[in-house]
Order: sequence, then structure tokens, then C-alpha cells
Amino acid sequence: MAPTLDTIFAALSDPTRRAILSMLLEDDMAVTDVAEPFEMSLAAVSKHLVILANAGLITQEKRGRVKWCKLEPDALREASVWMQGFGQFEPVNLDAFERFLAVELSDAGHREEEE
Amino acid sequence: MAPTLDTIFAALSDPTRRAILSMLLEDDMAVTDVAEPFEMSLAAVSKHLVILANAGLITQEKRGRVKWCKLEPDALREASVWMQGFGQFEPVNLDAFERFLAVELSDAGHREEEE
DNA sequence: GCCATGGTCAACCGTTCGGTTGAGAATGCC
DNA sequence: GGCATTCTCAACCGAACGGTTGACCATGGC
Repeated sequence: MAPTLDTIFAALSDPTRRAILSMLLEDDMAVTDVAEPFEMSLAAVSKHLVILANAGLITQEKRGRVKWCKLEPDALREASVWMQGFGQFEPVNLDAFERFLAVELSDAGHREEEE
Repeated sequence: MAPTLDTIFAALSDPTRRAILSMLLEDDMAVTDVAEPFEMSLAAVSKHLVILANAGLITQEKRGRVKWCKLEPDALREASVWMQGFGQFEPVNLDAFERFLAVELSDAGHREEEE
């Protein structure tokens, strides 16, 4: 499948997949190792990895019986460029990034109601 | 509903909703006017607008019997900041932005197969 | 008051999504 | 060869998604 904005944003919309991307920031990993911290089956994680690969966000390379997963930030750039059109974002704010990453990893989604 | 990375990226994953955002770049619009160019019911577009509003990407304000939709780029900034962690993106490349926007608006998703 | 306009709600429908389980292919080890 | 390890495939399941239609409020114009 070809990466498109559809597939990229859809891939990013799932917290498990974003967590996987965060893990791959540190280093390349085998599928089994990616799956280890998650409370779901290996098959489920394998499917998530396929979705990330179809979106172009990772690549997978098989060496022996181990399949290595590698982050591919270029696809994110495509989506980022699209988003840039909507707000003249100021240059990267790494403080804010770490803040959001922390929220994300410690179970996001629990904020006050709005409207 | 509170905007989260989940809801923001999910909202952005649909081409109709991205097209709506592009339209709202130019000016605020009434729901009926937003719906006009799409080949789907008003109710369907209204649902899309609710999803965009829940993601914090737009706000809706009712004046008289007309409900005005307004782009809210701040939510995009949140997602953008998250993405920045994955690639040290160089400063905005507007040529690339226009290229992708053109692809998007002229019916995206028809590229060659990959792997 | 009456009617047209603007928009949402509720019910429904087919498809996709995120997960499970069980089987099985491919590789590495001894 | 035989067995454990790594990973995918296929079938299934319930929930969510993207759309429809029809009923229905609420507002504005006359």
C-alpha cells in the first residue's frame, strides 16, 4: 500500500501505534521485543506494525528469523508539511514536545470536559 | 469531548475533513455552505464538523439560525509538536506544502503500489 | 400565524477496526 | 532430524465509522 495522508494520520490516531513509534525512536527492535510491553497478543502488535509500515512510518527488514523494525521519520515529514499550512507554527518547542509525550505515555485522554 | 492526539489524528485521517479544513483556511463558513461542494447529505457533513470540533480543530458558533465554523489551528499545533520529536524537520518547506495540498485536493490516494 | 431555511437527532446499514485464537511457515540450534 | 523460536495468516467477534433517510427543532421573513 502506498503511504497517503489518509494512511499516515490513521496510523497515528492509535495510542498503541504512537507508543511503538516512541519506542523505535531509541533503537531498531524485533517484532517480539516491540510486543513485549503491551498487554495484547503478538499477532495484534504484528498487525499494528503492518499498518505503520503501510503508512511508511516504519520499515521492516527480515534478517534470519528476526524481523527488525526501523523508524522512518520521512513519512511524518509529509504529514507535518501538510499541517504547517494551518498555523504558521513557531519553530520546534521541545519543552512542549516532552510535555505531550509524557502525557501520552502515562495514559492520555483524561482531561476535563469541554462544551 | 476533550481533544487528544487520538481524536486529532483520527479527525485528520479523513479526506473530507481535511478538505473542510482547507476550505476554512480561507474564511469562516456556515454549515450549509461547507456542505455544498460535497456529494453527500448535509447530515453527513454536520457529523464531520462535530468530529472536527471534538478534536478542537474548529469551533462552531451559532448566530441566529446559522452556525458558523471557524478554523482553530492551535489543536494542530499540539499534534505538530508531537510529530516534531520524530525527525528534526527542517523549517517549513512551502513548495512541498503546496505540492501535497495539490495532490490532496485533486483526489489523493492514487499512486503506484509499493512493496 | 405561517412557511421556508438551517441544522441536528435517531435509527438504520454495510464496512472497517482492533482485538482474539489456532494453525502453520520459516529459521536457528543441537 | 527434531525441537524451540519468530512471526504471519485466516477466521472470527464486537465496536466504531461513514454514510443514508426521515422526523424534528429553532429561527427569520412576510
